[in-house]
This record gives sequence, C-alpha cells and structure tokens, in this order.
Amino acid sequence: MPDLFRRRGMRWTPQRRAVVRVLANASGHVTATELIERCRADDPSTTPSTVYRTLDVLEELGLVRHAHDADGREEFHVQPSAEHGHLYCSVCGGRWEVADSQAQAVLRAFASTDGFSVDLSHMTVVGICRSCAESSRE
Amino acid sequence: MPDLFRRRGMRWTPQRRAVVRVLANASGHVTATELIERCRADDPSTTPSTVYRTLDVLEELGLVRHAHDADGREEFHVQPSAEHGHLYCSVCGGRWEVADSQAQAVLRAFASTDGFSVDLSHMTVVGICRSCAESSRE
DNA sequence: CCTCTTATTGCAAGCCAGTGCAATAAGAAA
DNA sequence: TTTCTTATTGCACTGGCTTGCAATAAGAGG
Repeated sequence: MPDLFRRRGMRWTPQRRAVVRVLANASGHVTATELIERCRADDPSTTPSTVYRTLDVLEELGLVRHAHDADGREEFHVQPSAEHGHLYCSVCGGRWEVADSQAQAVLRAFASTDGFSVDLSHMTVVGICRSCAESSRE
Repeated sequence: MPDLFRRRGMRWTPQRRAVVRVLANASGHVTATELIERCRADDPSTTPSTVYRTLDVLEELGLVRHAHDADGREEFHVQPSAEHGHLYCSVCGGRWEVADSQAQAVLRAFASTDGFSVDLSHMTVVGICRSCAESSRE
C-alpha cells in the first residue's frame, strides 16, 4: 500500500494511514462526515479538509468510489469489486443496490442509442419502493 | 394562482410572487443560487432562505421539480409537462435530457423486477458521452 | 375598516464541502 | 545521518443549503 502511493510520487502520511485504516473497518457506504467522525475517534486532531482530500486521492487511485444519496450528499464505498448503482425510496428512506440485471438494462438503454457509457457506481435512482407504493394504496 | 395557495391555507406573499415571476421568465433548469441572484436583481432585499422555502412550497404544489446535477447540487426545472431524467458527461460536463425510449427502458427495468417506481424527473445519470469516449481513444 | 390567528419572513447560527496559502514533514539523494 | 525538494497538512475562509425563533403581515371574520 505505501508503494502504491510512493510510485506515483505521493506520500504515505500518518493522516492517510488513518483514513485508510478507518475505511478498512468500514463496510458498504459511508458519508464523508461519518468517516471524519470515525477518524476523530482514533485521533481527535483529524482535520476535515485532510479527510476530504485523502478521499479524493483514494478515488484517483481507484480504491474508493463515491456517489450521491437521494439528497445529493456524497457517499463513499470501498473496494468497488462489483460496480453497482443505488436505489432510494423517497417515502421510507430505504436503500438498495441495483441488481445486475437491471444495471445491464440501463447500460444497454443508453449505450445503444446515444453511445453514452453510464458510470453505474455513480448512479442514484430515486423513486417509490413496492411496499410503500402498496401501503399508500390504503 | 393566488387561489392555488389560499385554498390550502397558504399565503400569496410579495416574496412568493417574486419567485414565481422569476421562474416564469426562466426556461429549462436553474440552480437555486441562480434564482436567488435573479430575484435579487428585481429586489435586492431578497433573502436566500425565503427563496429556498418558496421553492419547497412550489414543489409541494407540483409547480416545479428538482433534481441533482453531477456534483449533487440542486437544480430546479419548471412546468414538468414531460418528466425526464438527466444525463451528465463527467468528462466534458455536457448535459442532456434522457430520451423517452430510454426512460421507458429504465422504468421497466425497475418496475418489473422490484416493483420500484422510478421518479424520472429526479434521476441523474453520470457517465461518458459518445464524443468524449471517441476522443479519448486517441 | 379593525381584529386576531397564524403562516411567513428575515436574521443569526450551523452544517457540509471545497480552496488558497504559509508552515510542516515525507522520503530521495548525498 | 543530514540536506533539500516539494507533496501534504492545518487553518481560516467562502459558498451552498437548512433550521430555530422572534417579529411581521396575510387575509378571514366580525
């Protein structure tokens, strides 16, 4: 991991170590604010701007990805082994990952007509989930 | 228009008149910040929080809709006669409306398997447009 | 036209993100 | 181990957006 940075002329600093450590213990999706809080738990002197900049760097290196939640706030997710979009229900606030079959359908829809290649991991779809739709029909 | 408000126990205030007037002269998509600036041009005493709250009210009434741009910032659009999603190219920053055929494909993909009904007008898709993809292939 | 209820406003304060800049420290080379 | 370049940090500040609260004013009813 240190080499990954140094090979690019980047530095493996204590602050970056801290962010990487916290990310390693995180699973799924985390907002920048949550990450900052967890880093502060380890080391209260953690600075927000450093965490934001570290996240940018980690994203450049492909170690994390970010998307936006239903309100447009940034959310990071670790190890994008399988790229996936996100589904938000605007009624109950529930959230799901987009299943692969649906993802493929979306990908195809835009690729075939426009030649537009969708960045799945950055895709946020808001709507109403089945159970909320059913319960609103009284 | 005044009645639309009053019937619901809401008030038709000078500030709301101002926002509605500005929106009427706007076309397509506008950020809240742009709206605030235009309102200030008419009346320098305009307050941001009032504009934001007015936009919320207008959205409740169905007169405007908002979505998020590629960076998660809010964007409003007027008269949602035809609901449509938004496509952003992360390379050139270009933006397009999602064509109806693609929108239908997306709608179907999520409705059929999950029973999830997508809010098209709130959908933002980020990716790489055809011409940027071609020019990056040298 | 006056009263009275209460929806709205404006202000101050706060949170999330991002940025310029001087000071610091990583780490390559001597 | 010491030196020296320069990537990074921390701070202070700006900008977008939201919220609590006291003061204001819309507008229904008398």
